[in-house]
Amino acid sequence: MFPKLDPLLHSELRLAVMSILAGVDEADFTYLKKQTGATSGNLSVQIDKLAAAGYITVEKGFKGKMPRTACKITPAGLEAFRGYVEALKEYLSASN
Amino acid sequence: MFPKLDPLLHSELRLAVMSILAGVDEADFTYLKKQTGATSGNLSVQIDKLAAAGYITVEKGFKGKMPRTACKITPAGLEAFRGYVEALKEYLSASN
DNA sequence: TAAACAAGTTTACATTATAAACCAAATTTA
DNA sequence: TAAATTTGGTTTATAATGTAAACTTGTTTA
Repeated sequence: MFPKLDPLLHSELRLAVMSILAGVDEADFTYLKKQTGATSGNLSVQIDKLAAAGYITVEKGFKGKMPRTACKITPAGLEAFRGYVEALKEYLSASN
Repeated sequence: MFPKLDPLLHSELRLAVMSILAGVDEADFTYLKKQTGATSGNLSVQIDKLAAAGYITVEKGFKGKMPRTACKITPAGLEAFRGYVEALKEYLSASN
């Protein structure tokens, strides 16, 4: 009845990040920070976890002279995200 | 863009419990345990938290000679649940 | 060149979730 | 009727998590 929710996605900030990345080609650290309102520290940690799980890829480069970190969702990440959404629906609709 | 998710509801087990309670008049401990597949300890703790927040009421009595704990969602709990669902939708639909 | 800023990372702490151990009463079994 | 099992939980201990604060490295500005 209640499917297990992927703990990696069941986190406010990581879910927000994945939700953003699911809709764009790529997004850099600063953009994600602005959109989510997260602190740099928290965002950095959560991005690491998503990357470690293979849900996103992280590319470090430079934009002019300033460092820039670009994040992109992977196929596995997209699939996990969709699965999470489906699972959640089971929870939210149980009351019907 | 991303509303804060009520941390009390953003928990797999508590969400399952609330989801069940949102759909029935009341449910007892054993029923909740069966439906969620949770361990007694975990369920006991999470029920306490929901009760402490005023999201549910817990009534202890007896069914014959055996103890029985009945849980019921409160109006505040129902409102919080609905609010959580709405907030979640913002997350899940951000990619559109 | 000193101060402020940008873009992160590391670390430390507090909160949470969860399972394991425990308990009391009732019921079943030998 | 004594022992074992089941029911219906609670308490406690531990591991995992989330988060903020402090720090780092390099750049821009006054």
